[in-house]
Amino acid sequence: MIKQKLIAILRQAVEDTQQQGRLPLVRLPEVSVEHPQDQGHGDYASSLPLKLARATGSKPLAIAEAIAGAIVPSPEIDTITVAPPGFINFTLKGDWLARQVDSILVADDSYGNIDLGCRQRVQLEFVSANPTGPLHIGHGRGAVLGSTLANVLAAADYSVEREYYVNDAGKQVDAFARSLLARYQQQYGKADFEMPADGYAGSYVIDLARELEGEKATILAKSETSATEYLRQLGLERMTRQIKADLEALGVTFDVWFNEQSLYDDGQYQQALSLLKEKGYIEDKEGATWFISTALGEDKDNVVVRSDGSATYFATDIAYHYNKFIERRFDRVIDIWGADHQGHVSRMKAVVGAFGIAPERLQILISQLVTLRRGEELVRVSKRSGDIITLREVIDEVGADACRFFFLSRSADSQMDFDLELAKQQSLDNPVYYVQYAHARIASILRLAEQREIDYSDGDVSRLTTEPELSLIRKMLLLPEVIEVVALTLGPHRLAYYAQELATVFHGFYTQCRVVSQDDEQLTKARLKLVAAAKIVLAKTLHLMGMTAPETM
RNA sequence: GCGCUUGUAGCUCAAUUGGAUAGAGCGCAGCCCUGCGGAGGCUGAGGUCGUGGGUUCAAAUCCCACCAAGCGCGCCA
Repeated sequence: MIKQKLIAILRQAVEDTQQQGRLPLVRLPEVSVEHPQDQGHGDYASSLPLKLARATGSKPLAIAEAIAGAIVPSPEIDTITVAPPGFINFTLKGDWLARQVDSILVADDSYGNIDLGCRQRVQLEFVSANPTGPLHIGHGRGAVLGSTLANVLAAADYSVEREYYVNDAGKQVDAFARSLLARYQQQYGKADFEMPADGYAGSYVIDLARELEGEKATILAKSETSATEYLRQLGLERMTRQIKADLEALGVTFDVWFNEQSLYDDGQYQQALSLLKEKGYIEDKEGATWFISTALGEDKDNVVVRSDGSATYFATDIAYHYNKFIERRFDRVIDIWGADHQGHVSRMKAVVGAFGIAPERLQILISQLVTLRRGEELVRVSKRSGDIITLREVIDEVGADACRFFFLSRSADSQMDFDLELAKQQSLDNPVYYVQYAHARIASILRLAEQREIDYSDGDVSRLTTEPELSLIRKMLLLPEVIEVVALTLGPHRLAYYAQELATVFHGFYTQCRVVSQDDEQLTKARLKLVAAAKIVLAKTLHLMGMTAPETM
């Protein structure tokens, strides 16, 4: 990555300056370069002299000049200038930029990959919706965030495992099973069978009961208890299958589907609580068992085992994270939760700390609320009360690509309106088509070249010298940096912005530069190489976002 | 009341985590098709960065207070 190279060059220059005695031997702040907003300032800039000014007591401009003077020439750098109040600006060489086209073509779909993660094992747990109902739009946001992050982390050389935690053991599942029995009875047995007060009122429960018509003989013959148990298994199985299918429709798959129940079956639940007890964080009081989170700086303690002996959701989550860190030994764990779990974040980190694991190894991403809108009409989504617009309906209506892009065009921690009208518009209003259109356009150019039997494999990229061409290359070179920043900040929305910028620069190039031309065969070949490289970068970006890169539209 | 998140152009959102004149898309006012896909390109107008203090060479970004919105503060998940 050119950015890293520049940083290394800068660091070397500072050391040389110090050794020559032209700069005091002070501890270096983190050496960094950034992209100036103003193109006139060059491709990269560093404010290092400004940061060194205080520690050294000299004028930033003088420091900048000393460092700039010590930079040894390199094939990448064209000019180095010093600008007030103390910036060092770098401009890249045009012929070096042009040569990167060949590098991208060689790298092909591995272009953009970086070695940030050093094969560290990262677990990404996301969606993990209760298998008591269909997924809604909020789950979709988590699913898209998670799967995109997984793609990016993998491209950044992390060893990634995607996991869905299936809550198949809690009270919610009981309520679901009892609701299902009620609907079943109402349908095929006693019409006046009452829905439980804490039941799931959604019509999908009725649909599910109808789907199980063939089981009538079995179910109606059972006692209420065993019928509930039977429906619990059956309902769980059906719901999980449906959730899996809905996620696949959105292009989201998992490596592991982890069952909550297994935490009990494998003894992890007991082990985790024993460990905390051993460390003095578990106490019995008021008839229940508590996790003493106040001992770790939390506002209040939390119940782990209810007075009736049953485990809370928090207790199994403790066991689950014990499993992640102690049992499976992940280097890092990233959980993606909905905004309604906000309050759970700090105590979960406290738990991890109590295990003796550095809490930073657990990162929790909160995805804020999504409100669904159809033009003016606002629709709030809630699983327990009545009918909902499911994720599946949204995917079917607007398409998986548009759905994914929409979720990715906002950062996770800002609330968003998902406007169905807008997302499905196949027009200028919809950036999805703009980006994919750029890819299809390139594909079309390459088809033309093929038709005319132009072999551009020997194209000479040094013919790429004009501003639109070099701008396109500059933008393509940003992909590794985007991957890096997304991996570091866990903010995949930057990909969506990058995709749009890349498409914009390409369209600009396209209108200014004829690619396949009769009058200059060499230039045609060079430009074919350029667009072929642009296609690789665009496709890579789309694929990281889990979207398709269409050849035609 | 306490905690977390958010507040930036008419609208929807960015801002490389403290850098130079705060940027995109849509919308608005105009302009560009005898060429590879016009689902495109170009120009312009539009900003007290919620408010008020503070920190420093430099603040949308960090600190404090306040205002507004959302979420949470269960022996629900």
